Amino acid sequence: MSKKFPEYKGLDLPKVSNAVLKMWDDHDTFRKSLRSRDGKGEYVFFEGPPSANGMPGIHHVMSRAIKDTVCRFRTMQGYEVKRKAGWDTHGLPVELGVEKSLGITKEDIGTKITVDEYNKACRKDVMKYTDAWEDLTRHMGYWIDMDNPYITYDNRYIETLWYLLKQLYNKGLLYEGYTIQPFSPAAGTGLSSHELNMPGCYRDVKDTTCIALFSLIRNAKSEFLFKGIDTDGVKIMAWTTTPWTLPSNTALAVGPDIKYVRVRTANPYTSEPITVILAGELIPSIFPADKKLEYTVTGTYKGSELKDIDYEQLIDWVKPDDGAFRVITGDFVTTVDGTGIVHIAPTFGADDYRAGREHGIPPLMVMMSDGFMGPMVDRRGRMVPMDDLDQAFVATHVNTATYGRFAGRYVKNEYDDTIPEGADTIDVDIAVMLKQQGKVFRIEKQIHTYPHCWRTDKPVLYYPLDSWFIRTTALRERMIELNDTINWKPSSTGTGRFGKWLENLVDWNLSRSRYWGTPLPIWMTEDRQEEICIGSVAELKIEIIRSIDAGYMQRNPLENFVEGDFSTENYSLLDLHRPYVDDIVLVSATGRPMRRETDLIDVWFDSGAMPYAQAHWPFENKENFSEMFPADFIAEGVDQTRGWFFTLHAIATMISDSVSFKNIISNGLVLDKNGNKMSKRLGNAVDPFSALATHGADPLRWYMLTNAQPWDNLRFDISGVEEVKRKFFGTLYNTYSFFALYANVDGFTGREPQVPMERRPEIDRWIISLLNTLVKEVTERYDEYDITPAGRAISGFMTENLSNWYVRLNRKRYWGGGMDDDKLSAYQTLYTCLETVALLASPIIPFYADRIFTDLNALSGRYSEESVHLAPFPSYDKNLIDKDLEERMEIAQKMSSMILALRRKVNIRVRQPLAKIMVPVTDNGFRQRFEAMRPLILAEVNVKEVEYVDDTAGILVRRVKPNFKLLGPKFGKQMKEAGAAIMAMTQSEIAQFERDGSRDLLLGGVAHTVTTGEVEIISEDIPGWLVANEGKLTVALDITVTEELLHEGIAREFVNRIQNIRKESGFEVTDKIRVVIEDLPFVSAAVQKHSDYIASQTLALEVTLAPAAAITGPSARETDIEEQVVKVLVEKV
RNA sequence: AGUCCCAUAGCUCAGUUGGUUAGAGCGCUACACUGAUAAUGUAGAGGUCCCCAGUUCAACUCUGGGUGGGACUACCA
Repeated sequence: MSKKFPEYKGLDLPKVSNAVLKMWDDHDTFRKSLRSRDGKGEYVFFEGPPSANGMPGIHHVMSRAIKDTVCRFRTMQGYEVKRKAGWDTHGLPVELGVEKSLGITKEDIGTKITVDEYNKACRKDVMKYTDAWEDLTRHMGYWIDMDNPYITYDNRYIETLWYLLKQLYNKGLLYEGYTIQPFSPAAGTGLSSHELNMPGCYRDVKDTTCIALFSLIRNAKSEFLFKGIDTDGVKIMAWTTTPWTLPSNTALAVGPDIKYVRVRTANPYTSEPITVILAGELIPSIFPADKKLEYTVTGTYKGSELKDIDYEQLIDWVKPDDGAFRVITGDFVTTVDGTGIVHIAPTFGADDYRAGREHGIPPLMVMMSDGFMGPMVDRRGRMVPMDDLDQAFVATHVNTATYGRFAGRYVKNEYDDTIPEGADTIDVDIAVMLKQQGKVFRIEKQIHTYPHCWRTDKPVLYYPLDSWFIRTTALRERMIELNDTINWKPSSTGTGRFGKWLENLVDWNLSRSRYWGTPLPIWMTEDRQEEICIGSVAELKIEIIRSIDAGYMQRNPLENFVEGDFSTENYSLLDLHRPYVDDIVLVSATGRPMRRETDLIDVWFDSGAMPYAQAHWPFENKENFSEMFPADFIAEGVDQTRGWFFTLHAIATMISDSVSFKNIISNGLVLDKNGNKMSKRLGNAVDPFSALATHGADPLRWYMLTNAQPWDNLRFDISGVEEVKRKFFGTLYNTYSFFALYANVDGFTGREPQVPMERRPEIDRWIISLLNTLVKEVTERYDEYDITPAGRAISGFMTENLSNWYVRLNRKRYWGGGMDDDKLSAYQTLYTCLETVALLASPIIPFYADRIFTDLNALSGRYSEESVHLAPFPSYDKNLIDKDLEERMEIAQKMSSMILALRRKVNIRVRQPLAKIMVPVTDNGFRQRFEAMRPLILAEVNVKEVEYVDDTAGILVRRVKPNFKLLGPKFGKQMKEAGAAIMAMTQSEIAQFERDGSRDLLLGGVAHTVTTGEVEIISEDIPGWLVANEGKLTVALDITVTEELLHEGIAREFVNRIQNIRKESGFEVTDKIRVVIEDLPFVSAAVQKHSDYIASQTLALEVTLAPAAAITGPSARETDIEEQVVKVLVEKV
């Protein structure tokens, strides 16, 4: 054991980090921390798996700092906090990355490259940045078990997913359906919303739009609309930007509360008089003044009145099922553009599809030659060619005369490279056709934004696609109930963003038509009548055996798999990915072959199922699962609200009827210093590796966690990190260095018996009191997952109270020889503060805190633990908290600062002693408090005495201030008047008021009594004195410098100058010297009188005066005293 | 479009059930200190507390409506 506290030449935090990392490695500290103390048991934490195929960014440091801080804190509290790392390995970003690096597209998979090769590439690619991630994790000090991570592509992981899916299947929560999804005909694939949100996907395009006229059918329901018209029928106007969807129209939607009008006007193309219906609000946009269209409003209706009215099919190409061509109502209808009436084509719009379902409107479908029903546009983006239609269907449902000319046409010219640029689109042709038929009111080119496929650059269609869904809507109420029990930080994310999301929940579309992901474990017969959902590898093996018996498979790919053996070797004998699972053909109950649905599942299911899958539950860990679920705590960015947070919650609710996590911090984004989102493209992304290397992990963590609440967006500015380094770490370092320097000189070890608290000086008890207050506050804040205020409290204590006040005021106690109780108390007090700060701050700044802790502890041996992270979190002793003392010290601090300000005002330096200050005291309590602080204040401001002034002498100028909080409710509306009356009191009235304890105010002729308890009386001024006041405190300074004071001041100036010369000359602190000062009239008396004082302060054996001529040689200096040049000689003896 | 967050000094942020002089740090300017010195202190300048309306004796604080920035979800005639 070293005999001294280590001293350092400078603060090099990256170096500290590396040394501490090595120490952790050498001692296996992380693993040692994974245990439960004091019977505290488990504290469960879930790590959200990052995808290792992208480089980590600075925002990962943010969320991981939060996680690490909480986990370290709970560990110190005695909990066992297991932390299993995880990797998200499936999904689109991986596939896209691979396709890019291989230079292929999705269409090439299965042709240019086999699925097997492709998936092997994905498996390899997904871990390509693992090293970088592990490096970041290590260097930022994030403690997590990276040796045994869960990996979502692992067969055991997938097996749990299959088990969960089968549970859902058995509960009837997994079903097949179809929805309208973005689809790229050019790429032949559906697109995820993520793909649609890629930059540049939404582009302005010029499309042909038209306002179509739908003729109403006159019958009992619509008769009221026909009353009093003089035209041939009534038409509804509906606007569309995609005329190619008009042939698929099966309904029109109106807003139930929107006002509609009946208007008589003329068809601009045929001049035929017509009567039309549209939203009243939109008349100005449909009949703009400059177009000079005549129109007359002939009726007004509410949207709800138009419900269920029938109309004629606009374009008679294909006959739909019964129930089409009706007016329906929908909340989504607005009057911001168009006509206030929305054309509904359930096969080509999400809203349309939903509205159609709700109102029982059939979609317009055609039967293909293979017998399947489909939308009127095929997957290549063409109006289905005649030859592809079922001929019987054509005979009964298709108007070949009208449709023939359009069959086979692409709905967007971009889909066919042979169509010349600028050629008419089908939209134009349809519009022209309608014009000829008098069924259109206006045709216009219009620019609007439309999504494009990011890969082919061609427009996207909204298209009905088959999908498997999880019926999350069935559990909606339960999810909302359970969510109410979760402690969200910030709470608004839980009730707001997440709560609202749950309320508006739709079923979870699970299907992805990709290759690299968890396969859907459902096998079906070709006619889709029989199906099976597989829930484990063992089950699959049995089904394969049955299939072999039935002759559908030759050999069993799982033949060597041993059920119940969960070793890596056993699970390496198989691969549950495509294409292997696709090769498995199972046999149905009736003996027919069943093939797997080719879909993969949404990767969000992978990550949301991690509480189960990381444990390979229920195959393993079935008994102790309650120790692993649910999580006490998780944390990720707020962007995970609808991602990971939701899937965790949804799966836990459906599988376990439980929350998945009890406490959650959702942090905001990390923006650049100008508040812009960081992106590689803009070049404003901060590289976490260089930031860590330059500044060290601790300042980065401290900055990120204390600069702003984690859920506010952080404007990341590296100069903020530097500031933190200077301010907080610099102070901490300086304070430790100061301590170590003198402790080593004095041989203080920290093992000395503690000086009892009651025998320590007031100022020691004060800082100890503050320290205990700090421990209390920090513990409470950490407990509430409020890291930011905890860190700020530590920083405030450290810089303001400990360094700037306690150390500064007590420096002298550490100097000089010998070790008495006072000095020992000073050391012990400072030691305790440093040690406690290290413990409190260690969850946030694990490296430097451990360095300070181990440096202190190595000598003192106060803790048996070898690292701060293994030590128990400090507890506070409420007996050591003395609020009155804290208040007293506050008075002292304020008073000192006020007096120093006064000195500054009249330019009297602190070295110049002054005779006295005057302090008004009108109550005894204050006097006692001040008296206790008197020596401290006087020393700090270099004043010799204090005089208390009570008002008996009548020299204080006093002021009364109303206490609005007390008087407000009493006076109500008269408060303003009362306040003015109170403040208008004269000095004698105030004196009288104080003697009586109450006073009557006359307000509006009524007397009201005000007591002294309801006001604040302060002594504001002492006429003739230099006075400062702040709040209730007032102090006056006697600025008369007598000759005697001046001499003392001059003596001090000399001490200062001589000290400087000693230092410049490179003398040791212990060198003895000889001093000769030039004998000038204004210094001689001062020097003679105070020569002993000067000598004692500067370790001079003698201090003499001599004429200037005698002061020569290399040791002679000139210095300024009171703006005059004085020659001084300082020599070592 | 919906939901949510944010808006206080040049910058980053505090501001505790509404109470009358709105604070801190950084930066700037000036001064002081000089046995913590690659440190420290004091002071000064710097604010329409985003805007408007309401509630109230009293609004930075509460309510409503805007504006601006950001996020997520959705994408619609």
